[in-house]
Amino acid sequence: MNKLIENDCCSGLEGILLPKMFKALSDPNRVSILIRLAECCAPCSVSEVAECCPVDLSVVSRHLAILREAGILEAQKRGKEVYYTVCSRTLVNTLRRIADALESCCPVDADPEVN
Amino acid sequence: MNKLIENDCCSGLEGILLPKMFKALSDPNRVSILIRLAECCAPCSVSEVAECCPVDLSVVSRHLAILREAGILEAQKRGKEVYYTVCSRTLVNTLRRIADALESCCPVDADPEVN
DNA sequence: ATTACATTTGCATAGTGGCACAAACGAGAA
DNA sequence: TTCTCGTTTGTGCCACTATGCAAATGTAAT
Repeated sequence: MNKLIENDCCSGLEGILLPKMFKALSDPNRVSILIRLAECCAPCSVSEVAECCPVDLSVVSRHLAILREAGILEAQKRGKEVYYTVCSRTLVNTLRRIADALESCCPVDADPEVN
Repeated sequence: MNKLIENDCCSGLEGILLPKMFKALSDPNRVSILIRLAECCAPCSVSEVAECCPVDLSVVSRHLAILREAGILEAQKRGKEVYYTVCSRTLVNTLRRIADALESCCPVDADPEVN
């Protein structure tokens, strides 16, 4: 309880560093799904996405829903199928904003040998 | 099973999109801890960090270990105390690399109305 | 209407995660 | 050494999560 300056430089970090988004990406299968969709570069149906992980189709469906609710994917129904797409703009902007905030806050990695 | 081009544009996405890092940030208390350390801009002891969340000190200690093992924090023992610092450079670089890879892969948000 | 197919949802189960409390560990001070 | 303080670790509990399977829902074609 000496310094604890509580710098406000990382303005808004609380607003962007949302656990919900990270929780969505904390599962290996969900990450595989995201990579699959990113590499595909086009909307993919649930069945197509499911090829990337060794779990039941229903599980993939649930994972897709979690990613969608986290704002990482977008769903679009077309006929019998549901096509999922990566919300890349949102995702990229969020990651960059977090990086910027962290960088402005801890400029030079808060050199461990400061004092 | 028509196109599924499996573009390799997001080169190395599998290498950087590691669930371990996201898992570490998937808990609200751990995010609070990270923000606390980022705002502090200087090494903080476990007890100092613990002021930011309403859980037992032992729990904070475990959270710090998880963040450290994920490469997000760095620990440095000094006397009786252990001081934690944000590995901001690593973290920032990782976030930017993910953003870059995603962007190069899905340039214009993979416009949902393509075909 | 009936059928076929794609996806979602209900349910049960096994595994994981966060938590508090207590005990152990480690390092400096008396 | 003994004491004290800061941190870590062991343990048990409760909640949540991922999973598979089966049933339900929805949609297009016959």
